[in-house]
This record gives sequence, C-alpha cells and structure tokens, in this order.
Amino acid sequence: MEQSTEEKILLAAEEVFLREGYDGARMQQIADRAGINKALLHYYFRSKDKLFQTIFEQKFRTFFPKVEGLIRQDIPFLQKIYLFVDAYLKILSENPYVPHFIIHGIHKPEGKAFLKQIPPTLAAGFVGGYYAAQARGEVREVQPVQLLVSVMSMCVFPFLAKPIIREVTAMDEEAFQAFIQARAEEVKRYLERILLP
Amino acid sequence: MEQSTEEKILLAAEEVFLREGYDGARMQQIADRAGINKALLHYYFRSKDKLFQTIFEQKFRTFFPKVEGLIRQDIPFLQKIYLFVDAYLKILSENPYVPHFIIHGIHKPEGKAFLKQIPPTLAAGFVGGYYAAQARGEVREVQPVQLLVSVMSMCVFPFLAKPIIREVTAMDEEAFQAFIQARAEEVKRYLERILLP
DNA sequence: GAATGGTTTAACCAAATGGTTAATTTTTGA
DNA sequence: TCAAAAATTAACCATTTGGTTAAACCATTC
Repeated sequence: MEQSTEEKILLAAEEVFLREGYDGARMQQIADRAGINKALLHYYFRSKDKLFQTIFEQKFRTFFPKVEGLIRQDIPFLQKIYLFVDAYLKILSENPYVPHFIIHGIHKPEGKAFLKQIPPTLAAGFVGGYYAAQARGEVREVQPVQLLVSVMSMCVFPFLAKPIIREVTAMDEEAFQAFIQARAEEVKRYLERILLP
Repeated sequence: MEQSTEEKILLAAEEVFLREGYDGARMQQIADRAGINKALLHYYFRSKDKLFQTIFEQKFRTFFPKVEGLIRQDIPFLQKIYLFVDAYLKILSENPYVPHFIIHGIHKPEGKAFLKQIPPTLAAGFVGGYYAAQARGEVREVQPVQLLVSVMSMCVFPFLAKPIIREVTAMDEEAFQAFIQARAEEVKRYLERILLP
C-alpha cells in the first residue's frame, strides 16, 4: 500500500498549508510531516511557491465546484439552488478548512493569479437561470448577483467563522457538525421564502 | 499637526498587519512605513506579538460592534435587524479589510485568545429578541442561531470574497462599492420575506 | 558486477528576521 | 543652565528560513 514520495509530500503540504497559510507554513514542517529530508521537497517541487501553487490549484477546484451538470438540468430554478446548497454544504463539510485557505490565498499575490481560473459557468449560469425563471413567473424579482453572493455567503461563511460561532454559542465540535447538518434545510427554507411568489 | 510616534507606529502597523496578516507582516516594513527606526518599534511595543495584539484588539471591536443600544430599543425585532444590517454594512464599508484580518487572525494562536472578548450581548440579545418577537406572533418560526449566522454571513462575506466577486462579475472598484451600497436594501428585503408571517 | 540514472540525505549557505545594545540626540524640569 | 530622563538611531546578534551541493544510496540493466 505504500504511498509514493510525491504523494506523501502533497498530503503533508496540504495539511500544513491549509492550517498555516503560505507565510505561516515552513518547508521543514512539511518535510517532517512527510517523513523525508527537506532537500527532497525541492527535488520534487522546485520551490515553496511551486509547491503552494500545486496545493492551491487543487483546493481551488473544491471551492468552485463544477456546476455545469446542475445548470443544464430541466428543473425549476429554485430546485437547482436547492441541489447546489445541498451539494456545496456537503463538499465544504468534508473540506472545512478550504474556505479559509482560499479566501486567505486570494488576498495574496501567490493566489491572485488563480482568480482567472474560476469557472465562468457558476455566475453566468446562475444569473441566466434566474432571468429565465423570472420570465416564466417562477420567482420573484431580486438582484441575481446579490442573490448568488447571498447563497454563497450562507454556505461558506459558517466555515470561515467557525471558531467565533463555536465560542459565541458554546457549541462543542459535535454540536457544530449538527449545526452545519441542519443548515442546508434552513437555508433552503430562506431561499424558498425569498424567491417563491 | 504632527502625530506622536506611537500614533505613527499604530497606523503603520494597522496597514501592514491588515494587508499581510501576522506571519506576512515584517517589523522592518512597519518601521519604514512609520518613518522610524526598527529599534523604536521595540521601544514602544516590546515585541511583534504585543504590537499585533494591540492592533487585533482594536480591529476586533470594529468587527463585533456594540449592539446593546440596539437591543434595548422598543421596536419590532425585524426593525432591529434592519438597523443592525444598515449599521454593520456601513462599518464594514469603512473598514473593508477588517473581516479578512479578523477571520484569519481567529484561526491562529495569536488571535484565538481574543475569542473570549466577543460581547455576549450580540448572540444572546439576538436569540432573546427573536423568541420574544416570536411569542408576540411578530415573526415566523426559524432557528435563531441559524438566522444570526445568516445575517452575519450576508453582511461580512462580500468583503471576504471581494476579489472573487469582482473577478467573476467583472466589477471595477466603483461597481463593487455600488454593489455593497445596494446590498443593505436587498438583504433587508430577504430578511423581511424570511421573517414576516 | 559494474555502469547508469533516478532518489535521498547530511551538511552547508546566504539572506532575512525579530530582537538587543550601547551610544547619541532631544526634551524636560529644577 | 545643566543634568537627568526620554526618544531615537546605527550597528549587531542569534536564529530561522528557503534553497543548494556534493556525496551516498539504490534499483535497473547491459
């Protein structure tokens, strides 16, 4: 079952970068965690920057899931949003540190370059889908971009603010999991009230 | 009129820490920006940690505004939320980098200690206010903690995701300002639909 | 079994970084 | 006016950090 050295490095780098961010991460720390010599890191990935970019790109895809399949389905707009909320909260639950990692990275030069890689389908598909639904009288009038940002907000923010939420509401880890679990239904209820005529 | 050296340092430290975070910030950079010698930083604030904590505490108060006045007012629950959304979006507009700074800081040991300083009035007051309103038949049934997190999400997240939002929607800086400007009304409309019977 | 080429390591290096020291300049107040 | 105190600086220092080098290790193959 042995992992290749490259896999061990990527796994270790993922852990460290996600926890510490680019500046906080140490090459030595990654090497230790991978159980290898520090020089070997530079043998596989030439520099800290290169290694970071590899991880960042990988996590970027988690944060901006592909939604083409969703968009193309012939179901009501609200149903599409429901499916997105369910799927996205699930993905985030399985990758709870990704939001902080991406949001932090996006504010740094190392991450800024990746912004261009965001699949345009997400925003364009959402806005297009909204207007089509609106023409059918399926949904009330809102600003679609504001709505999209709101949906993303309600899904992503809890993971960013997790330490705050846990402190303020005195949740233990288990309670927080339950909170996230319950969130999908609650958010969908909000969206129904916001959107249905 | 001239600023005191201490003021110059705090201003410079604020700029650098907000932009770079704890790990990314350099004492030399702060000294340069303040137009002083690096040793003088340590003369006024013993260590990077101490200086950071001073800034963090200050920004913390911006991120968790005092809401006692709001809570005590004898107005409908929804009106209180409206006032909060208006006031909070305004504060954040004037301090657009604070959310990222706080969220990032809160994930690091240097910032974790500050979690205890969050004014309990925010959460407790919100939940209490909700149940009182609910007993009066003023609002529909929701999970108050979920609602609080949602309100915070919709206000804060746009500032965290600003680079992403701008890229995806091709907004320039001015357009983004207008987007934030319009957001208060939009969010309040959502909350009305969510809460009013 | 030696040549070969990829893999791994120990030792090293230069630059950067937070922090200190000792001396100098400026301010204060008696 | 002048000495004590506060503010400021240049020069250092020890440690950390990303990165390199040269040698050793190891599997393959001819």
